[in-house]
Amino acid sequence: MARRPAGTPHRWASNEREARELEAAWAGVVETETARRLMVAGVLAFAAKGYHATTTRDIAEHAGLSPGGLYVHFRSKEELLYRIAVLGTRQTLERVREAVAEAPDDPEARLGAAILALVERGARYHTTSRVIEDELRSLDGAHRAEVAGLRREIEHTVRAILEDGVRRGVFEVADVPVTALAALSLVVDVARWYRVSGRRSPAEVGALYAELVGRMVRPTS
Amino acid sequence: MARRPAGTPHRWASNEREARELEAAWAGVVETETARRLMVAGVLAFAAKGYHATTTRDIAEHAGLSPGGLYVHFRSKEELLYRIAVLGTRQTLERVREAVAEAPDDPEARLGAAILALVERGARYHTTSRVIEDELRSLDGAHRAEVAGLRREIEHTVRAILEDGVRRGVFEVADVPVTALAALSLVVDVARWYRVSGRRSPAEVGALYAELVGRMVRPTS
DNA sequence: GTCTATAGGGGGATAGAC
DNA sequence: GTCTATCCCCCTATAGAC
Repeated sequence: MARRPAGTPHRWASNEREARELEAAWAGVVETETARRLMVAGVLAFAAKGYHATTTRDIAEHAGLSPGGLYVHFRSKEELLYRIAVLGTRQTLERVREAVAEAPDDPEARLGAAILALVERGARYHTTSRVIEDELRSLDGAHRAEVAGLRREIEHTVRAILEDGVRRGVFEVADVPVTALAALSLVVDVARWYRVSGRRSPAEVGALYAELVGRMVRPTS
Repeated sequence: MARRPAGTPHRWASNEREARELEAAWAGVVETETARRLMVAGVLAFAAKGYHATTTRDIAEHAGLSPGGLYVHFRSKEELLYRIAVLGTRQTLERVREAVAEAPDDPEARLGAAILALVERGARYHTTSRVIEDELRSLDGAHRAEVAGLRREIEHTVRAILEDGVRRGVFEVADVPVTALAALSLVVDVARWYRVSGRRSPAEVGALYAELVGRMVRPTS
């Protein structure tokens, strides 16, 4: 696959687990195997050095291609980033919608399900999540707007649950938009600090965070 | 000061208020006026385009210098970023310590004071805070380690308050380290979404956030 | 679809005059 | 301390053979 001589340690070995999970999550969604491999290589490289500090040679080499090989599959480096960002964000949106739809029709249960799903994903795919978060600004105007739109849908999903809970009288919230932002801050920032080597699994952090957010909105009596 | 022809709109006009506040906050701390102007220009440029996408020519021009003028005051572009990051982070640490020391000896009051101070600062200096947050990885190893050490001291300050509250029985927390991280996530992420044009002042967001964090740790009973 | 080779532009940092 | 001029490397993207 890659053209490194056997035994050469992989530059981004610490993320091999996430790379494998990405390969699985993106199989059948990205058009060719090589394009998918380039996108995974892009995630690892952007995470390690940032988009602008990463060269197309880095990415191509990691995917086992020659320097120019990337351009058969993507128009530009920016398009590669765009494809990563839009796919990752769309899958997150789908996941949170699914989690909410599967939960009982109850604001507390739905909020917990949404937070759990978002945190679990942010921890399990922390490398990908962080790249998308950090490199949104590196996207072209139209591409950035598209990804920002998907993010707003995620935000809207959470805010709608809060509004529903307030309306039904089961949540007590001083400022719904700010509280929704706060809940999303918790979720987003997991990708920054989460380490696979830490004490808590993604599901455990998700459960802890669902409880923290629950406390933020429950009536204090 | 700057050498733009009169009437030319400033490229980063939306941050002029923060630029002025930075000039004041960094007066007397940075050795020369020109070095300070370069650091402020660096903050604005890095915020707009990111560290790697910003050229030393951009920064120098904005500070009213010729292309090479930066190198009289800083050894490299990286050193300029380092000076920004270490100064901004140290001032944040000093501010939160001061706020905690001034609060009564009571975990709830101290936690509220710490969160209020951190959020207020993150909102008021959101451009600077965000640059430091986003560009930590662009620092050299030793520089990054130094700034990370200062950040850990901030984190430690918050965690110590949580531990104290649990010890005294006034806080009820399932996992102190994770809760401390969550509190800091809220604080850090304010810099990402805060807009001067928004409905809430830095102090108002600070008060709302202090209440949210208070709810996260107060006994539920 | 992949390769090798290279065009073409940009930008960090320095040299040397004032 | 600031300027102008420029070195020199690197990197994105393309051309053209296989």
